[in-house]
Amino acid sequence: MTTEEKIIKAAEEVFIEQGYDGARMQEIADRAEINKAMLHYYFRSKDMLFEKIFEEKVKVLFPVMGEQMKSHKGFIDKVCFFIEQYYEILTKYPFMPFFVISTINRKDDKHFIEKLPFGFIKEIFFESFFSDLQSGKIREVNPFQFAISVMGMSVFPFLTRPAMKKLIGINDEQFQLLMQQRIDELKNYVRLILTPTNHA
Amino acid sequence: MTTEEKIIKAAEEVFIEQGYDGARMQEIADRAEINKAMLHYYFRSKDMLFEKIFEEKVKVLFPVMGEQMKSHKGFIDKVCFFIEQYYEILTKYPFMPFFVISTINRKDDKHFIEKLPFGFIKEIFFESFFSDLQSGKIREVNPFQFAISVMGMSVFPFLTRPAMKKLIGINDEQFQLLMQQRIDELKNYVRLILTPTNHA
DNA sequence: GTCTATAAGGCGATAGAC
DNA sequence: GTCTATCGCCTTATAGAC
Repeated sequence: MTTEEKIIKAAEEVFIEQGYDGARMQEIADRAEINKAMLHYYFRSKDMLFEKIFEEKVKVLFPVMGEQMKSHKGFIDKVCFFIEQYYEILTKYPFMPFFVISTINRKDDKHFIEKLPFGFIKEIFFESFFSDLQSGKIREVNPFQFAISVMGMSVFPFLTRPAMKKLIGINDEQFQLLMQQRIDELKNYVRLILTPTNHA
Repeated sequence: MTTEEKIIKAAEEVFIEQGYDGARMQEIADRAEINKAMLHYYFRSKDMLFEKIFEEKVKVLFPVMGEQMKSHKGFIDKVCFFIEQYYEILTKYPFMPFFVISTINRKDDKHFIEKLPFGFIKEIFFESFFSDLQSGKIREVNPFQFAISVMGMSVFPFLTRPAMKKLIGINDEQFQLLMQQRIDELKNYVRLILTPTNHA
């Protein structure tokens, strides 16, 4: 493992757990088991190191999801697949939602927003929505509000993880189990919302 | 307006917008139009000032909601009322979700979690749920997962507000309009999820 | 490339005059 | 109570030896 790789791994951990403001270069150096000066030798500044980490890590959030979603035919199937995939990723990186939220809420530095890979939503999500809507396979809802809702339901428990753990007294393992159960629950909600009522 | 009130007002703004780590005592003093030394004269330290603000402001999130919810009879009515009330509060304090989330995610300082007023949920929400479930008025879902979902759908757009504003190119006014429309959309989702299917 | 030492500035907090 | 001036620490960043 090269020094650069060690730095990136350590910086990921610290930035993701503590956000930009809370992160300390010293702590990154400690976790990478190198000297603090090396951080600047490789990445010049805290800002540039953060930029690097953000770009690399955010790609992870929406990996090949776009491609895979195309293979799921109906809109409901696509949404259910999204929920499944999302929980797999979030279980692996439970701090990511807070990392992204705290970054895009940072004052005077909104350029990070443009790095969020949301292209696949417009291309695949909305296209499929209107197609299934026309053929009567799904109920007419507001696709934009619906998309926010699905993301909100998926991400929210990970943002409130510390509170949930403390309030209902569970550990990481039990939290993970709850999230596993949550997948089917959310898929059920999606079907109940989108399946048209039978006008018999 | 007394000096203490001016400080509290300024501190609210700065802490809520920037979180604890991002907030600067100097900026709070500037906005209060007083001297930095006065902050320490009135509140001793940044920690103690933050504590004061958090306690006061978090109460606002769940004001008399508990009492008012009792007057709404059915579970679905209660949830719809919650959504309405929540959006009214969040429109007034759009930064609050990020403030709370960033606080409870702070390292080594989980005691803030205990100050969140969630008592009314257990008392009113769950009680009403099981009552309506038994009488067949609502479908059987997981009440815990459902509660998280409703909160997630409600809060999430406010957490991603900077991103939404930039990505779809809207201003504060237009965002507020979107959120106003969202109330009915969410209430509709709730009804679709909870209304039992007719087994005719 | 890697280290030690240190610069330079920002920040929370305090002393002390009024 | 309110101010100015300043302390002392922490943090990012760099200089310079090896």
